[in-house]
Amino acid sequence: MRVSKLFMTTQREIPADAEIPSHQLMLRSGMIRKCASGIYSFMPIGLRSYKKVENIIREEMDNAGAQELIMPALLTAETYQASGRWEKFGPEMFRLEDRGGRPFCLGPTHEEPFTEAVRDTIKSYKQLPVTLYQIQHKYRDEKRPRFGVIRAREFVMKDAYSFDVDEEGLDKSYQAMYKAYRRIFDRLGLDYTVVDADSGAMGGSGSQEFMVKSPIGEDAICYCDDCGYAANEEKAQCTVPEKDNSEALPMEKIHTPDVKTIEELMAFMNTEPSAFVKTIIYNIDGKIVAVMVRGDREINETKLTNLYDATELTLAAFDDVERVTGAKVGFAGPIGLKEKIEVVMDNEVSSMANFIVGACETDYHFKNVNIGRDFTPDKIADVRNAVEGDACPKCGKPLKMARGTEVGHIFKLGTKYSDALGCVYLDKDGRENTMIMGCYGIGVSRTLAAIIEQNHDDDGIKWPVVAAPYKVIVVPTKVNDEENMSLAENIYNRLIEEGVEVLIDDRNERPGVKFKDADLIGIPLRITVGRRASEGIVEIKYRATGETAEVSVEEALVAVRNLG
RNA sequence: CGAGGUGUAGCGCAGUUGGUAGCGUACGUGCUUUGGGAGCAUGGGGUCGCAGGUUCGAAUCCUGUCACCUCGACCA
Repeated sequence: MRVSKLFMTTQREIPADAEIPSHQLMLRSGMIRKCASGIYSFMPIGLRSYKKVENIIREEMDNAGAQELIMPALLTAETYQASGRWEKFGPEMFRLEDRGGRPFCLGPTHEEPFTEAVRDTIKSYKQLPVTLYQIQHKYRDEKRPRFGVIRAREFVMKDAYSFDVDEEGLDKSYQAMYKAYRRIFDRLGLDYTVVDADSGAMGGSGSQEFMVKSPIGEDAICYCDDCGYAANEEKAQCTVPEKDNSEALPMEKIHTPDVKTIEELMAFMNTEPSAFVKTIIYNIDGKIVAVMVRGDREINETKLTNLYDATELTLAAFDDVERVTGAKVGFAGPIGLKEKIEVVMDNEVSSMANFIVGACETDYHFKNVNIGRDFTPDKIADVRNAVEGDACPKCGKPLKMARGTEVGHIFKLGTKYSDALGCVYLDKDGRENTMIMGCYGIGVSRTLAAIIEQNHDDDGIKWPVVAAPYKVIVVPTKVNDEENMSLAENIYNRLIEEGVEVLIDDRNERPGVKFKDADLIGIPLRITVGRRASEGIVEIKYRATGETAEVSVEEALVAVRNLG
């Protein structure tokens, strides 16, 4: 390809609304253009890199025995109604109507249509197992799209679904996907961690996330250096500490005027935040619930959502808090609630004794509160975030924390969807059984951004060879010099004959401009045809290392072949 | 959803007390340049987000609306 003909424009300046390197560089290098918040078009060189990633995924999925197909992105409401997800997805789903007013949506994920397709196609155990996948645009009306294609509203996802006769079969299908995923991310040269994810309310027996380590990652990961345990912060289990068997002291009501925050309360009472239990009032699908965690902990809304199998979970409005507690915000507690609401207590609190809570009365707290004697919670569950230093749920050693971006997720689904949609098969004995499912996703466009996050410098992208839009760029420094230009053309043509993806920067620009652009778009190897063109000597420069050498044309061609 | 902010040329930004729009860059042309985003000259490109209103006159003031961005989703 000739750069003079390439549909591309690079930008010298950093676009004002891009925060992170991958987003800035994708815009500056002309890979993508924004159409609306969280919606991007891919321009030719962006698409080429995107396709590299897509093809690696496709190859490894095919190698693992999965079969590719493609489902509609535009789906009827009925598709999601049988599983209950038409309601459950809530405002994240892009919904629309056809001319007859019939409800449709743009698919956010495709368990249902795949399950239907298998249900309608497969009748016998002889046809199982089967793993199907597609690489397709997905639509989610994110609350807050950000970081370019990392959190977008339209994005490309590879989603796969396995169907097996039993758990043992599911284990095999799942392992095949696990191995395929490792090969994919290994081939892409990503620095990633596989993290155990709790399968939560979805049931099933396992789930793992592939996290690319990155300081700008949206997910926090907990991990244990000792036993190798690793989990998403949202999913990391918190162990129940040893019970505090201190003798229960008499409960006291304490006047705490103008003490609103934990800090003020601790200063006032001269105690640690861990001696306090805060009670937070939530609105869970319209139901008001009180949630109790230790004063220095964070409530994990994912765990709470799973506990209630909820769709919408928000902090309760101030009005609700004041009505339910009969006090100003800041004095909620489990004792003396004015309305009968459910009280959820975190596991950790169950081992505490003689703690402090809000008194459900403005300017008062209770001291020396004890479970059972002073109040009884309706539910006891793990509803807090794990923190650095927590005991590892596997080996008990202290956990560490890091950040990452989720690029892949594999999940043993079980029979949630096959049950709901009647996806069954006949076994050897002619009996009907429900298929056991797994689902496996990779964010393709997001992976592309993750590669850039891990492969860039101040000058631009440093594409790994496998994901580069072109492997080589030939840069003649003087296009008006016949000797210079004809040597460059010669090298260009020979590389094309060898089937190498190559650019020639035939623009009548100054060398500096061409070098800057080559660096920005991140072509792995540059062949500069310059001063010593008449001697048949060119310069090669590797983008990744900055290494340069003056070599003969033949040696340059060898360097290209060795790129891999 | 809450709070704040911004909408003016492809991109980055100015625009004063209201008087009919500018700078840098990018783009076109010419000449000089040619190994790390050149210089000079010249030119094209804007319903100032949109809709109302005030005014002789609005990018500027008022109202509404839309879009986009950031922070927060959290401690009771």
